[in-house]
Amino acid sequence: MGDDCRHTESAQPGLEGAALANAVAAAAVKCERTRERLTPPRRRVLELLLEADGPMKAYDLIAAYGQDGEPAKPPTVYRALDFLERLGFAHRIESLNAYVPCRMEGTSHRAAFLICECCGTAEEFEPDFAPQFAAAEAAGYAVRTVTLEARGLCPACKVEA
Amino acid sequence: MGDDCRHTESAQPGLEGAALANAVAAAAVKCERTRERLTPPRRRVLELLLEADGPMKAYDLIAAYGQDGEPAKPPTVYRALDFLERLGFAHRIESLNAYVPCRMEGTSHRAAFLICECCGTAEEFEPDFAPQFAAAEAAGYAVRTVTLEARGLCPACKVEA
DNA sequence: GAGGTTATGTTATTTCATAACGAATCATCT
DNA sequence: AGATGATTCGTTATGAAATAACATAACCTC
Repeated sequence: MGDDCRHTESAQPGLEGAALANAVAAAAVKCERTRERLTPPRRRVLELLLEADGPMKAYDLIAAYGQDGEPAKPPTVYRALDFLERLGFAHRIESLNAYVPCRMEGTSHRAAFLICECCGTAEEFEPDFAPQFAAAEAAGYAVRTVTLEARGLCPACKVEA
Repeated sequence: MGDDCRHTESAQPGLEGAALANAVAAAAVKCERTRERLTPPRRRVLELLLEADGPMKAYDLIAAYGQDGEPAKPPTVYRALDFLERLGFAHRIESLNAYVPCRMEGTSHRAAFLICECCGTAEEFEPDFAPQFAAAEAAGYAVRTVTLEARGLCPACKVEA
């Protein structure tokens, strides 16, 4: 996926410069409010996710971690990802084994994605699960988290195909 | 998950004896109709999935593969799983890295699961995605497959907690 | 039965993720 | 300040999940 795609520009360019700094600063503020610590490794992994043009694999993050080219050790990145997911700053996309920064400001813990099988972008959207799970909850289930990943073609790749 | 669960009986016992044989035979019939081949390794992996009390990991299947206790080689099982998924006889649960036999007779390729974080069972249900993706398709997306996995507590474990 | 297609067996490797443990940092209380 | 407990981090090592590559065998059909 993304390999046979003729696009040169990303459908979802990463943040740079001031926009990146603002996004990181916003996360730092949120952390302060909840007494959570945005430590250097956590901040660094968040930066990498925000800079990226699409979902990042864990070992991509590991390789890109050091500004000097030195990779991180796997636990460093996985721990940071756990933290970022816990606070809602990042999401794991199960069907890609990859991670994206959260792009839905201040919403619930429910993440849903439209994943383009051509260009590899993953667009987050806000699902409405109420009708889906009314039946389940009526049957006695207690739903805690939901993973919804739809795969197909984004508008740009669909036109191209 | 499933580790801290005090249940002794499975919420979803696997098939045995005649029921198992019937299920496998039904799959064989479907294969014949579409000129697909339910070869020995494919049949064996399907049996293992049907016998199981819950989602099976790939390496559980590998270990259980030989009736004599001999494990399979990984590609044997992964290829069989690809086949079973392609024909709709099995589903992969992304958030567990595990596989279940399809329990929804003759339905679409849409699978959705309610996964109990206590006892580990995964109940398949038939979701209605139309409302979810009307907006996406209106925006130009071509949705091809959907993965929906809800995690929480099943009725039995919820009562117990 | 020749030739193309599909499936299998086998070896090795790659990719993804976590266990375990000691050292460092931070918050809090006295 | 110093003791205490909780988090976080760095590091080594290992475990778990999945695939690459290629040779062999079985199947179809002409």
